[in-house]
Amino acid sequence: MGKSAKSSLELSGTRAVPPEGIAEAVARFEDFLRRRGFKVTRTRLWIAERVLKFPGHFSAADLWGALRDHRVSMATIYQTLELMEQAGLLRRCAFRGIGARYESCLGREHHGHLVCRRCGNIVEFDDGKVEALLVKIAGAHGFRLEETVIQGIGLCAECRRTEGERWVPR
Amino acid sequence: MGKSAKSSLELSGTRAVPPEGIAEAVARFEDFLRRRGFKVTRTRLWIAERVLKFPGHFSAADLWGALRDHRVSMATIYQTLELMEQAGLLRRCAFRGIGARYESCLGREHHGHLVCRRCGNIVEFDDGKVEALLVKIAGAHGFRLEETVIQGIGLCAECRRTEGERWVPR
DNA sequence: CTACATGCAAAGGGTTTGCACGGGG
DNA sequence: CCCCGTGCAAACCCTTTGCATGTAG
Repeated sequence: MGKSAKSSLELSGTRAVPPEGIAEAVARFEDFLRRRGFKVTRTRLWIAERVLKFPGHFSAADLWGALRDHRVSMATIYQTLELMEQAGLLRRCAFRGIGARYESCLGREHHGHLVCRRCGNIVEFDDGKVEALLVKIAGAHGFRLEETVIQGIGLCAECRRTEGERWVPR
Repeated sequence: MGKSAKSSLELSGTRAVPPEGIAEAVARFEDFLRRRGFKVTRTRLWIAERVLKFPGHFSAADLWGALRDHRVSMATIYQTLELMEQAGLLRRCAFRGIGARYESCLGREHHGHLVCRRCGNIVEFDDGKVEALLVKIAGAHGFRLEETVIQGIGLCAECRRTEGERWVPR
């Protein structure tokens, strides 16, 4: 599942971000780096720019592949993804069975994911109300909420029909 | 963080399950195994019983440690955890940074987790309303919802005060 | 008796680290 | 110039797999 689904993580509701949006976000990233005392390197900017161009979810390996002309190492990829996450430009999502996936925060309000456990596809949904509830709950527990993970695991419409053949291919 | 937090995954809202509840659940597991054509082995019953005794979250390694007298292998642990999950007696939870954690479904209605990204502690909260919303959303997308993941990541009350020392210890 | 379950050890995949070189401030 | 950032490869952790033996049905 993991392997074949890797490149088929299609989403509903993804949208490309216009170039000016990307440029602005990269500038924000530079800003973040300087303010934190990190160096602004060409590698980091390559990565940031490429990350922001992904319309949907991507893996570290996807990003590495998309940057192969620049011969960026995985170590650097992961380090920079972490920085971008701290800068608030990126979200990391963990889905069952597959490795971490990332998504740019650009042009994406908070949303949840419906993950099909059979075909691996991910459908995004608007979760304004869900998140509002979470904020209230977190507050009641003295928690400062920084990030929410809202997922529904199950079968997508398509897989519901062809289901029952096997539950896990082992 | 992972290592030192591993044994401090204390929860609010955990509760031990009375023996009769455990016995009944083990019986349900046996039933599940037979109906699916799996064999009812003593190893599987040891594991099931021990799993159901955990009051909170535990890792595969925790379970292995708790069963060391029985010399159960990790391979079997993982296989049986998967079976228990299919039997609906167990939930697997993925939290950022640490490996998978499991929790028995016994005596636990659906709930969400507030995870402190600093100390690793997990606070459970009742998420009846959140889940109801998710069910509606999933339905609207043609999804059959089988499981929900509802997490808030942030700082717990305690860490909010002592925060700002380091954001990541590396 | 037969096929599935088990323990052991070894492999696997994604992520992180150690090291010496290169480049930003 | 000095130190951080980088690529490379090796290490790492958790989880899964292959194989010979054990055991439920």
